[in-house]
Amino acid sequence: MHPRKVADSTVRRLAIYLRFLEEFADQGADTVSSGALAQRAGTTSAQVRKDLSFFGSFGKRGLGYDVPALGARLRQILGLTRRYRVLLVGAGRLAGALAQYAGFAARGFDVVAVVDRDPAKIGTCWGALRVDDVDRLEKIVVAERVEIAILVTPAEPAQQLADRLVATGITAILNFAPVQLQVPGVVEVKNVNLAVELETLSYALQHREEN
Amino acid sequence: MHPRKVADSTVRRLAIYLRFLEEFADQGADTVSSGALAQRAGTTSAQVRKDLSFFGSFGKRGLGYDVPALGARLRQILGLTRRYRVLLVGAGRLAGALAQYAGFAARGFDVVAVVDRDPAKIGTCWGALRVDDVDRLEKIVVAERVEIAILVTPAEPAQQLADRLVATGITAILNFAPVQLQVPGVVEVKNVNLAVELETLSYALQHREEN
DNA sequence: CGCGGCTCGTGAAACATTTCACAAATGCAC
DNA sequence: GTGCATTTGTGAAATGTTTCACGAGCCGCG
Repeated sequence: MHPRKVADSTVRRLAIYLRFLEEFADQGADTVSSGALAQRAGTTSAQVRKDLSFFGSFGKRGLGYDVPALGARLRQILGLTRRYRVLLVGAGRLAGALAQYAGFAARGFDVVAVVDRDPAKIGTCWGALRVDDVDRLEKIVVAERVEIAILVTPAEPAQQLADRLVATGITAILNFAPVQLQVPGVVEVKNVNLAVELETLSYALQHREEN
Repeated sequence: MHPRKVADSTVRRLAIYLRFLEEFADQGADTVSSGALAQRAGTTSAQVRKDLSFFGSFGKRGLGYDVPALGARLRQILGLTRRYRVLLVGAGRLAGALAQYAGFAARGFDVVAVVDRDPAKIGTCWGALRVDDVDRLEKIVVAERVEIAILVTPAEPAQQLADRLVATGITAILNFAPVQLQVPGVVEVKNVNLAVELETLSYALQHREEN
């Protein structure tokens, strides 16, 4: 049911399909074809069917997929049938945006704590959250039963903070710092680098204009 | 010199190499080997050499690469020898974080205007910027000579805003809205979906625990 | 019931990317 | 100058991903 190795690109698409399935469900549709999903997600019907086929066969030939059933199955595959407790490391503007981002909570990711090094930020409140001292990071991870850390700091302190997070037993990090974190193999790291996205746009513009 | 088609994954790595080259330059290193770059970037020396080989041969056998020269060459390849004028569409918290993000300005991306639909936000100031009415979007694009738009809105208005941006002649969009934008082929779109990143982490956790 | 129009599931083919492996250069020591 | 330790650049092989093509199943209709 869960194959050994599924490509990251496939998993990302599954998450996208889920988003559009929920949209279809809101519109009252009860079945959807691979072609319809593909069009919304910007891919092909064959790709949709192949992606799903890694995990089983959920459709009815001639009909398509049952919208609520496939949605439930995708949530199960992606591990979204439960909620996760998330710690924000860094209390800058981006952290603030993430803390309030409804898209996280809607998907089961609850920000339960925020830490920072800056005394001017420590003690300030963000909605129901209070920014805590980064010195208390280890205690907070344990007390709040944190499962996922989001690293939203400058490059310099990122590796050391990652080491401390790993030492507490955290095994999932979403890293916004522009460094390649060195962590043990059991720890899952996803990197997001916003500047790189703009730079690839710049490359595309540059290259198109030269043709 | 600029080959027909270079993989997106290669371009992203070039941007990452550039970041570490600048770090090496700050430390006063004047040459760097593919292996040293690879270690920092989390890849292999062969990958680094292959990536660079698409654009020419910049190294000296036995020695490595000249740090400032390779940096300059990467900036040229990525189109970062000039500055870009960027418009933020949407004035939420994420937009605020992006507007202030030093990493953009450092790379040549200047946010020159912000628009929103919410009357409560229009007229408020963000540093030197004043939030403008989205109704004036077309005028602003022309007056400010905007080249890149960053779409930071909910899903619903995103497609319509993209249509308006495309109509003004904008050919590069960084899209944070969770929709697949339909645009003409000449328009470059990069999608960033923060919830999807967390969901792929969730998948990894889920899957690991089942093994 | 049998037929026709859909749509899925999936092996095989096509295509893309990464890794390998090694010749060719380079600098340094002596 | 010669030999040695390095490190690049690059075809070829290996691996990974997407697309194709088609058999098989399902529904509705007469």
